[in-house]
Amino acid sequence: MTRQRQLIYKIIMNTEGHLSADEIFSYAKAEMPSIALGTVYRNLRLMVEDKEIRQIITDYGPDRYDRNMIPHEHLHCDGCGKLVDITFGGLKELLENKGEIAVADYQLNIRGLCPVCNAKQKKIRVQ
Amino acid sequence: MTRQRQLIYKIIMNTEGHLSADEIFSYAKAEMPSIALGTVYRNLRLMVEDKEIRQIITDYGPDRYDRNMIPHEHLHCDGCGKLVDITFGGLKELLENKGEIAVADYQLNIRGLCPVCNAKQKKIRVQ
DNA sequence: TTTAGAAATGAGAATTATTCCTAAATAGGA
DNA sequence: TCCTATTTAGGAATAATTCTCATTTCTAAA
Repeated sequence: MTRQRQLIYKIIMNTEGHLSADEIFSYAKAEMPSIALGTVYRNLRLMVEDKEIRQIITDYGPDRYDRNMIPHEHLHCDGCGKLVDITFGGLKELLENKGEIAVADYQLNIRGLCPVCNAKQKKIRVQ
Repeated sequence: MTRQRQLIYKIIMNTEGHLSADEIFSYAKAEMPSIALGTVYRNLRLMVEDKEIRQIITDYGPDRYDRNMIPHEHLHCDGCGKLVDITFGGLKELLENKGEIAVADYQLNIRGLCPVCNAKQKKIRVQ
């Protein structure tokens, strides 16, 4: 546990959203100007391996890192553009039973409308 | 519809598995040595946009391209290392109902054991 | 404390995957 | 056939990430 790693960990834990390596690097540099981007990447990888944080791969930019280790899904909203957490329990068990497979981990990325934008859309349709 | 695009399309349609852009480029080059990698990438993007083929993003290498447009999931097997198709119908509707969202598209990547390796594993445990 | 060895860092080069640029080639309709 | 808009080949550029390695920092034994 180096000062660098502590700082990176703290930044992720104090942030609600989903940070990219570069964003984490920027925040870290503000507190420790000497920190290197490679150090951020290396520690992020180690933290993901140690299951301290979660890595979110997307099809529209850099990977993002999430403090929330509870299995959950990610929705990239076409309405507001945000990357939104969707909690949807029991998916692992559902997959294992239906697919006759063993699930070590999974990642579900949805593109569509988040609850807020979806509600707005329905309203518009009804009007 | 250029000769290049026809060739790329044919390669994907004649292949069961999941090809990377580079693999497609290799196969295409065998038939048309002058073809360029950029042409492969451009046409793959266009085909994905036109929903002729499906793009699979993964966390362990380049994107892969799949002729199978029926919604299905991908399992990266820890046992045999293969990228396996898992058919698991009705997930879109399940997500929309439970999450109060609109699903335009989704991608579910599972890491674990495929049906074959999972069956083997169970056998070992029982013995 | 020193000090030896191990581990981690900083800085930047290297790699990987992909997209962009541009002059030349080509498709396909008149 | 001719014209023009589109596409291509080839290579440069970009973005994200990993690697390399000399230097620094940590650890724990002397």
